[in-house]
Amino acid sequence: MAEAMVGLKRTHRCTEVSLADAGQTVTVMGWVQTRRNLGSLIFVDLRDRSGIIQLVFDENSVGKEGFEKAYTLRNEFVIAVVGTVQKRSGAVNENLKTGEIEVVATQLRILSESETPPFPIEENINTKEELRLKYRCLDLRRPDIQSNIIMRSKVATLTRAFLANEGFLEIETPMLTKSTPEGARDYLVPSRVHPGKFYALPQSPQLFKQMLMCSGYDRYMQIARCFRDEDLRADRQPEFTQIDMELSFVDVDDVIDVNERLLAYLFKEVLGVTVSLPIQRMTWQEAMDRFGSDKPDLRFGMELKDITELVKNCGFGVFTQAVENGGSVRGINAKGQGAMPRKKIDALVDFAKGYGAKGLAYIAIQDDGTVKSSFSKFMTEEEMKAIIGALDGGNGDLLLFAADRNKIVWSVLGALRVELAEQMGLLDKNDYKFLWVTEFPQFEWSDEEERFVAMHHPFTMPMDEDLDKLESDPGSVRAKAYDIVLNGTEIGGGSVRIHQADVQQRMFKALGLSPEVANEKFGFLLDAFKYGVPPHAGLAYGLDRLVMLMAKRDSIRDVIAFPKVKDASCLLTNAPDVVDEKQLSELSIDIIQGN
RNA sequence: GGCCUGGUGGCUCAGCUGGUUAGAGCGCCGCCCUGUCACGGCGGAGGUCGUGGGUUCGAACCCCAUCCGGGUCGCCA
Repeated sequence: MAEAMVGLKRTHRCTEVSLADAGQTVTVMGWVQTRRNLGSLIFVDLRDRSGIIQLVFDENSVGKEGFEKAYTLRNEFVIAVVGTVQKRSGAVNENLKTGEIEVVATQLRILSESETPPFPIEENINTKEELRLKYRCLDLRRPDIQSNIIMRSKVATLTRAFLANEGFLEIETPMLTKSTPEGARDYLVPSRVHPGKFYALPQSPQLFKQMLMCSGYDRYMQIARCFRDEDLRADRQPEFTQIDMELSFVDVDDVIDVNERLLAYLFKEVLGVTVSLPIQRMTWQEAMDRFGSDKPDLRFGMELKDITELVKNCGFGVFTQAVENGGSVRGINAKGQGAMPRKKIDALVDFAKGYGAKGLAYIAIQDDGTVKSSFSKFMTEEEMKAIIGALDGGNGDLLLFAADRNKIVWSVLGALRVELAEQMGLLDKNDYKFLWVTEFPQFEWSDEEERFVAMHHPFTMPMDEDLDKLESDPGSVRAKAYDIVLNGTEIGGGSVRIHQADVQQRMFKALGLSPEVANEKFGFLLDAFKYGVPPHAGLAYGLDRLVMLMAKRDSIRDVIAFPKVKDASCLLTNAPDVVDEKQLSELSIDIIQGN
């Protein structure tokens, strides 16, 4: 039966008790991790968020009634124990922080009983995520998840402290706001007072933080929840958290400076890892050419090599056609993979097809120097030699080539490079390689919409030297936009914003937004810009991704207390769910019954 | 929306080419045990094989549909 804790007060968390307390009376409370019942002696491991301490129940100390009660203890019972700290008379447990001591119970109260949990409450379990999320309350008790959630709290606290010290103000922006065109799908919230009208949940505080700069707050920060109604991934949730900031009277270097000091501070304080500054920078063009990705993983090499010039006149139609269509032929060298069996190479070809490749050409150099290749019969010996030379191919190497439009070649080889690194065990989670990627293209051509769309967002400032190409050659305009990349994951991004009305008008025009539409959607910002707007720039981190990498996890669900599953539903609460007619009619919503 | 992958006692899994009563480890329950910490010993319970339909003398296994997870492409300014 559950008992009250009246009259008892916890004196220590489990691992706050130490040898220095030997002989003292302490009161500890927590969950029963395990019990080891030896008959007339019972050991219990007591767990709280700090860790585990061993309790000893002996009839001589705890009394007959207390001992009988101890007999009934089961996993996950919540108990309170008053007892005496003593140095263990048995062996020391070196796996526990409190392994030298134990608490000899003199009083036991069962504060709450527990059914047997559906999966073990311990580290590194194999239990399916489906079950863990359904019983998230229990999953969150597990020490590895607890340490992630605690780390996340620490990162948030340290970020606030650091930025406050740098003169940032923490200011909240609305959750109920206006739907914006461009970008991700919005989550909509129907208005009761305005039938047929909707709020949108923010995809980011973007426009509001720019307004705050207009209002003179100078440096703003917020740990902000954001919402995007798009399909999920291991590193994407429909609601996620940004460390968001905006600064006035700054340019690219100022934003980078404060942010790399913030990152260095966080990694030092949380992980004890030294980030040497300045962090390496690379233009978007260089990142694509060398790594086939705008978020290159620099923990390993395997860089792309352009062999277009070598093969543009060769006898292999796949290569020459790609070149004729304005594309390129590039390759990577998977060192030491030359003996890869045909089956595995075929799997790589299938992998490449998933990224739009029509195929994948290869040269497998055996250990004895003989060559197996999918296209050598079309090439002269000299051409083969030149290609192998260009990729620095040696005995035992596997060379893989993609030929297509640049965009596809980059995407295929960029993905292949990471896949091979994974297979080759080159990705060490303890190795942190940061990179700033700068000078992103201002626009990206959308085949679907048949127009240029903003690669970052429509308020991003073009680079000064590209400003006059906004109308004549939009495809070549570079933006004052930057991403911060860690181990192949984009953990943040930002830009210098446009603060001149005329440039903003030209930008909307280039994006095919009429003045009317622009005014309707962003009028409040454009109006604000009429009354004196400072040059400003900002950046936002994905807090979930940052903590995921710091915690060495593969999924952000492991660093979010209550995440959603792949179809954006919540297995714990069963959201989203139907609502009753009354709610709907108040909101003037008619549900069309489907099925 | 596409592709790949999984669903078998509470948990993790095995289950061959379709063939007796679907197995194992852990957990759980009971009894015994005073120095355990992966406690130990003895005994025991527990399974509509995700769901529905079909093929077959016979289905965990083959076919169709469907539900629930995971990865990924598209998508994510």
